[in-house]
Amino acid sequence: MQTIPLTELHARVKNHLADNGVRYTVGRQKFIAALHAAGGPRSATRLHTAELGDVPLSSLYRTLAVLEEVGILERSHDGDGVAVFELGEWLLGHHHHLICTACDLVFDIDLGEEFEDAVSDISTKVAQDNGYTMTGHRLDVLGLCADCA
Amino acid sequence: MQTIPLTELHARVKNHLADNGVRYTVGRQKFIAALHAAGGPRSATRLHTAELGDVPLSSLYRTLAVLEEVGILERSHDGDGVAVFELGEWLLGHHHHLICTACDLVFDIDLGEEFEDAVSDISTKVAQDNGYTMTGHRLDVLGLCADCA
DNA sequence: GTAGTAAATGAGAATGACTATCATTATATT
DNA sequence: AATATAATGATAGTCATTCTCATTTACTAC
Repeated sequence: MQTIPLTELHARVKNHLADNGVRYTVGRQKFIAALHAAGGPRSATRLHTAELGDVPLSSLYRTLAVLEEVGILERSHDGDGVAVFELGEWLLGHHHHLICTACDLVFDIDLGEEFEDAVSDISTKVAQDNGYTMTGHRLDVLGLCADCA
Repeated sequence: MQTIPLTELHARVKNHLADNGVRYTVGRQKFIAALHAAGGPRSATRLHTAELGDVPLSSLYRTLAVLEEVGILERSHDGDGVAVFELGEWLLGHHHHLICTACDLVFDIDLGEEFEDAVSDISTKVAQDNGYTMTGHRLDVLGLCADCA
């Protein structure tokens, strides 16, 4: 996975928020920096206890909602159904997840062009065969990480 | 997706529970029948309001937990993080999900041998490349169903 | 079949993630 | 600097889910 530099990330987020009439406040900047440093999907609780201890949970949840609303963040769910957030694909690049079934560690992965095309083609065809219009796909590879194996 | 006849399902569940020293009580039989009829993943709340209105929620949740514990059920989560359950793959066959992003309808799909092998191979390789031992994979095809398109 | 034992059930309270409300504060524009 | 609008923080509320415990049901041994 390529990593977008924090400075560029701030610039892109700021622009995008401006386009949507949303302010890029100090709190939101701190949040984006924390998520950038995290390097993977994070839950509100984890961000709160780890990186953003001084930010009230109500504010954190609102930040999450606002940034998801405009497309900066994408929400998914961990093995317990708890919401986790990461930067949108247009900021982070299209990728998939490698999930350790023992410790729940999630690792962002890039399939590479060949594999990505294959998965994309399969998804399109399968959707068509069932009368759906394909708009996206999500491949979770489940396994055991080096530590848990 | 092939559909296992209810009678055979009952027999297999009964056997499997017996192997695990768990009783196949009337309540559990009613639950299995309801889920079989449902034909897709269902949340506790939905099962409770739709098919199993007379079963107390506490009992329903316990049934869910017990059956998941022994591998009869598999848990996943809908777009809001609410837990949904369906019969395990060894009962239902390996399959993937076609998800309508508009109405959240989930459709079980079989990729077919060729596509299934391709996805499986890709998952194995990608896991290896990142130091994981692959144990499974999950492909969600996102799209719009015929009604929502 | 009955007694004894272990498991299953049901009602209700408790937990934890998340959302809504609203007064206060910060930010941008003139 | 003055005004208007959006953002924040504290708190209370909601909803899915789990826990507890007393009661009931189902196997097992006799």
